[in-house]
Amino acid sequence: MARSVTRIYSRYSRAAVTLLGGLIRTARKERKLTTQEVADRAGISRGLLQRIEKADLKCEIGVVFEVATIVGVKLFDVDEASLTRHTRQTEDKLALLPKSVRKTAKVVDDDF
Amino acid sequence: MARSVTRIYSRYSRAAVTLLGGLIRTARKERKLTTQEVADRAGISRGLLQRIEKADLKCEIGVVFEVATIVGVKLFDVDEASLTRHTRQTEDKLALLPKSVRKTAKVVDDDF
DNA sequence: CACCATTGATTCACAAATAGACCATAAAAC
DNA sequence: GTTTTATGGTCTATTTGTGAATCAATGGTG
Repeated sequence: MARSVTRIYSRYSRAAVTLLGGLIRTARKERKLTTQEVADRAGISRGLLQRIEKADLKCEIGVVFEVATIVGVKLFDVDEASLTRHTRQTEDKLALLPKSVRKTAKVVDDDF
Repeated sequence: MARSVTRIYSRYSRAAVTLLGGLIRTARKERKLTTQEVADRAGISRGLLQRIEKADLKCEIGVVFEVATIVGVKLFDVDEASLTRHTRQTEDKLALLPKSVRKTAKVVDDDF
């Protein structure tokens, strides 16, 4: 089946998407771009852009980020170089962690 | 019609999703959570979680953010209060901007 | 070493996200 | 004021993202 309809979202997730949508809308207007222009540049429909700005949680993350990029909203508040650098650091960190998570691990164990 | 298949994504957007996926995977392992556990908590399938960690651009932003929240990855590097505060500031800013963007707007015009 | 939980990858069916068209309203520009 | 354009809805057709099931490979643990 596909997504069985009902998904639960935390307030935090909703707040983050709401902020992103607002930032996009603000940036778009500051740059004097119409919804149609931005939609065209992003290769999406005007309706989808409206939903993104309205903080619809079901939009593809790639499209939302692309629109943000087009209107000049920085993701993670950094430029591309920083994104790449941070990604490398994350990969290094990952390499040090065990490949699979073992549940049996008897916690550090405080019971005695 | 629906999305006519081919979407274009900038390197920046891809880099941002890649970083987010890596952060999620790292955070998940650091907290010793299996893919199945996180998937269950998020109400999604294990396969979808794998795609999120692998930086699939077509996942719903709400789900990606929710997973990030579950494993403890801060969006925009801030807590919920800051998200809300920032959102309010954005709304205030929006209120000052024109409701619709007019293309004919003859710039502020420096010619005299 | 062997055992088995975890991960990765694949396939399939279907509910749903999207494009595109439409219309009504609002608000800029004149 | 009038005109024009942007925006916000709604509706439908159709592609597609997702859940579920499965299997293989990996690697942690005892």
